[in-house]
Amino acid sequence: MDTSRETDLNTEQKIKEAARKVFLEKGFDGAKLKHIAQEADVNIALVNYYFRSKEQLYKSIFLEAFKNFFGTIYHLLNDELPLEIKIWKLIDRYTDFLAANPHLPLFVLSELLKGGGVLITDLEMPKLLKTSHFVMQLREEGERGTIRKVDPIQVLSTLIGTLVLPFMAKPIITLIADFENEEQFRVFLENRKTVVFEMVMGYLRSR
Amino acid sequence: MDTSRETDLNTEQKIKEAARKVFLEKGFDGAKLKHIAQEADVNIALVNYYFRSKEQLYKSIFLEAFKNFFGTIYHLLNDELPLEIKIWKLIDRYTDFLAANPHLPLFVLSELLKGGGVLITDLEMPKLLKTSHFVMQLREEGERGTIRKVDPIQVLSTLIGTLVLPFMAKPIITLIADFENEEQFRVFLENRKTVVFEMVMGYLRSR
DNA sequence: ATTCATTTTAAAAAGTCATTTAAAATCCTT
DNA sequence: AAGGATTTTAAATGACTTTTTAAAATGAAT
Repeated sequence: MDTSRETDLNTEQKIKEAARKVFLEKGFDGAKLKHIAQEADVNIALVNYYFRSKEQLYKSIFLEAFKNFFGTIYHLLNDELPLEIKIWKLIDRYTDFLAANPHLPLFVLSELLKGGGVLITDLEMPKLLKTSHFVMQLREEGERGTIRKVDPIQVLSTLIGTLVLPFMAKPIITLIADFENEEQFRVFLENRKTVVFEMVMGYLRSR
Repeated sequence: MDTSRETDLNTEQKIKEAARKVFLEKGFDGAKLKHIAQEADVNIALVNYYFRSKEQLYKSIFLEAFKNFFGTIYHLLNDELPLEIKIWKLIDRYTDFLAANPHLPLFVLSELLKGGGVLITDLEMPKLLKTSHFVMQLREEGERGTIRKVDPIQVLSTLIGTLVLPFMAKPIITLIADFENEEQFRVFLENRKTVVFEMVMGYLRSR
């Protein structure tokens, strides 16, 4: 019986996990096969043996990250709940999700903006957002006058932007706010949930 | 007499402008001296002749970008204006500033997070934000009850996050919103100004 | 135990990139 | 126009990376 998690994984999985870590931290160009192989504790040639090329390995990691990033939002947006509760849940869960995957936003956005590898037009996930339950809900309640009439894209941008920024700007926030340990940053994130919630709900309810 | 702007510049300036463009678009690792030299229409060896090394050239570009990014915020935050007017001006001007420098946020944040080159602790600019007129103003008016008591870092994060996101996520927003030309994105940005303004002011005034 | 497929390794090969070199071209001063 | 400094170029260098190769190790099936 083997108790360590490392050795449970087969070589292919080990390499993929190592690649995920290195690519997410350094991006395609910054990541070297040497780093990935070291991280996986494996011979460099094995990376190509299992994945044919750096590019192919990268693509599988990127697509996975991309789906994870938007899939999580999509899932939360389609939860059939009253607007206010759904917004709270989105803020709460997505913050926790990002805390567990802090490199995801910057990786996905910066690699997308460089546009080197994957064609953005092939990526179905983001398109689905505009037919999500949440967007319909904003429209309907806007019509009914329960909330202000809004452009759903603006609301989505605001939500995602406010939730995602702390992770992309962590070094700067830490500097400005004089955080001295991880705990203080964690508290900041926890407070952030209510700030964002009150701000967005206040906006929707006003008028 | 020479009417074109290109040829007015001396070689060193030409290289620096080319480097700014390429580094901002591709980051340190993605940018190759070949690209920079091509963009500047110059022999590769000249880049090293004028700047000694890729690293040194990069550092001068990064620091300039960093100061530009935070300097612009800092300047706007220290404008001695009533809170509401200042917030509007910040949103309006910073959006226009970013529209003219759309790669700046992702470049600065992602290069900072990788942490390769410049030490973040050496960068004075962000520290200044917490002693800015704006932050003092938030505190004072919070005490006086003119606005809600807030954590200034939360407000700053929200403002910067909401303003900066459209530029970092432009490909995705374009996809979700079905923008078919630049003009539609421009309109989105213009509308965004009032959305952000109303949201932030609503939050500060509530309670 | 032998055979065969799979996995792993070390080393070579091929390619890319930043940097250096030395010669050539240009410019400026006299 | 000649001389000397500055700028520019093509080519070489050397370090590093990805990919390929072929042999070695491992493991499973007979």
